[in-house]
Amino acid sequence: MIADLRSELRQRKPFISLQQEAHLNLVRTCASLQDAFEQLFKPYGISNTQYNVLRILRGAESGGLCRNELRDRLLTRMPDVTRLLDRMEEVGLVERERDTTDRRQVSTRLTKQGCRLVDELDEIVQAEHQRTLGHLSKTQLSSLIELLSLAREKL
Amino acid sequence: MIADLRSELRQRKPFISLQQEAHLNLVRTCASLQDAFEQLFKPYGISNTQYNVLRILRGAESGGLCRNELRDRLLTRMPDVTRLLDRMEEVGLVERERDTTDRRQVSTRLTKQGCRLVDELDEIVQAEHQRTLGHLSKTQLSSLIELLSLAREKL
DNA sequence: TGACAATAGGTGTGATAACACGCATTATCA
DNA sequence: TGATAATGCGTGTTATCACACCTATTGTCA
Repeated sequence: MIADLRSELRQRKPFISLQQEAHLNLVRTCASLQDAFEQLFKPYGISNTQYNVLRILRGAESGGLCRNELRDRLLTRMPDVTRLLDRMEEVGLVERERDTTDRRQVSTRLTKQGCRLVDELDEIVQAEHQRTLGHLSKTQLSSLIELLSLAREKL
Repeated sequence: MIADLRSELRQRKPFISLQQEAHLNLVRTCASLQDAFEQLFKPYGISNTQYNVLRILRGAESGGLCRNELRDRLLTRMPDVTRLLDRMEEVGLVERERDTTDRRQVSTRLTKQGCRLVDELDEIVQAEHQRTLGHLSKTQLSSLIELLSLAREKL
């Protein structure tokens, strides 16, 4: 039997709608997942968002991405990417260089150290994915992905 | 056709696993949903977390909840409930009173104003639930809820 | 009962997020 | 080509979060 959210949160009243129940389940699940990965990344001194940046920059190659392009590719809205990158630059994970053709743009790319870190984390991250969601079958995961994509349609 | 996350984020490489794809879909969907409600609550001067507190306190009745009980019922981990409640007290949404039997405890309950606000928001919140997730069928919503509950089993 | 641990809550402080605004560079078009 | 708008990024400031530590009260058990 699967524990439902209402008892998990000791909530007396039922949810006001199925949409609300889905919404709250989503928020709760996401928060727990993010917490798990936050703990995972803590020994490496990075946050979930910073790992996300590392992952995106590694996938981009091609001499890095400019701030706005990076911002648009982030999973979560992040209005202050500048100082997020400032902090990552300070600890040597990324480096920035002003574009020569359009001097407004500053392209950010991984340093060797940043590259090494994100590569090193691959195994650990995948193990955590396995630990947190590995008990779901392929069918269930695919179904979840499809429903979530569908849910985002009006967002 | 449903747009998948990879193209949504202009990601070149495929996901490293189905678990990761599900995880990232979850985070993305949740962030978008939370953003929508953040905008919704902004005119009323409260955050998602504060609305969550209002909702919980209304559901609790019985003279309020103490800080730790409230913390445990929150959807998301929140290490500093004290000052969250400080802020809500300052604008008159909640009030606190030290318990007479166990003087360590401080029970928090809604003020009339807080009560009025959360009641007033019901309609607006439900409309937003409808707008954001109303295009999913009952079967799809139930299926999503079930999969999310299942996903939380190892968290 | 008295020492000690456990519990509930608050506080100090630094890190991060959010928002508005400002500066430099480039694009647009009369 | 020159005025104006648009774009890309940075900065100042306030609010909020996160963590460690502190105080007061209660529970436990020799």
